[in-house]
Amino acid sequence: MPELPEVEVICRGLQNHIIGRRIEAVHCSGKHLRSPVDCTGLSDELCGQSINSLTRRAKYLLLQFTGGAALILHLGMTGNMGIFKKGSKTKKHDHICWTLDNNTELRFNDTRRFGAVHLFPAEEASKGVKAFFAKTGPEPFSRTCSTKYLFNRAANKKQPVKNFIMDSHTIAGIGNIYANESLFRAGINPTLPASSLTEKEWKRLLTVIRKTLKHAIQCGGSTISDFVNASGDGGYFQMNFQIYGKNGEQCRQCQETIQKITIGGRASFFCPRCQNYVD
DNA sequence: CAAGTTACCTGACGGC
DNA sequence: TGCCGTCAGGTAACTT
Repeated sequence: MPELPEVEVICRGLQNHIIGRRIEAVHCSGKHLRSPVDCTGLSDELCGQSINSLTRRAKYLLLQFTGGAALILHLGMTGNMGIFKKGSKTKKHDHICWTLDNNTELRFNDTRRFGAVHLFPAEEASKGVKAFFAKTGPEPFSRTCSTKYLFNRAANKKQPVKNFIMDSHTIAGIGNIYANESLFRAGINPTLPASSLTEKEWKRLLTVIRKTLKHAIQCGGSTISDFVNASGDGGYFQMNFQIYGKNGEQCRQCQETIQKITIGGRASFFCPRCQNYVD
């Protein structure tokens, strides 16, 4: 489900509901996510603490608590976070539930359990969080993420440009949907070696990535199967997909038939004309 | 070291 | 109806 725009939408949607709230209790399903969940640790560290901030970094959510502890959450492929009335009916695959001090509950739901939760106790939180993101690439909207940075980093990389921009160590937050969409909108073939793009092309691609992500955030993200924000509403950026999932359909720009191929094991869509496919 | 492959998990869908 | 294979928004640990 969640790439940068979806995580950003969840983050913004939750902020008003949880910032300043105190954790009263933590309950877990007992099932492991990508790794086992330390429910006792979560409970011991967080109960009685209030939430100071909720921010997004890459596709992660970062919660910081008054006592200094921090929590990093990843939503995997199918994860979501929502606010519910205390004691209301839970859903299948609710795995972690934080009871808040205003008769509500923050719940983490994740069907496929590819999500993750990392707890950083107060003493080691700032160091731990820093180390956690040490290898994470820059945010696409940051100044660090410049045309020059991408161009230089792509030098000598034979890897397809699509994989290159989906690598979180290179640039944060771009997953399969927005990689496909951005490359189409920039008129760049996804299979091209990253090193083959000119500086001018990197400039165009970066501009388009930013524009696409921003637009998607404004649309409330993309809802493919069941993505909903904190209020339970789906996003509608999927209405704006130009290329993702459109194999066999006509290109919106030139009427050529959109092709589907596999790059790096992931479904990839492109227009052979607009994206100048070179075999 | 870079790049490709596999594993983690559930559910939806199409073919038979 | 149901069984089976395939595929799905991500990431990291493997292998080559």
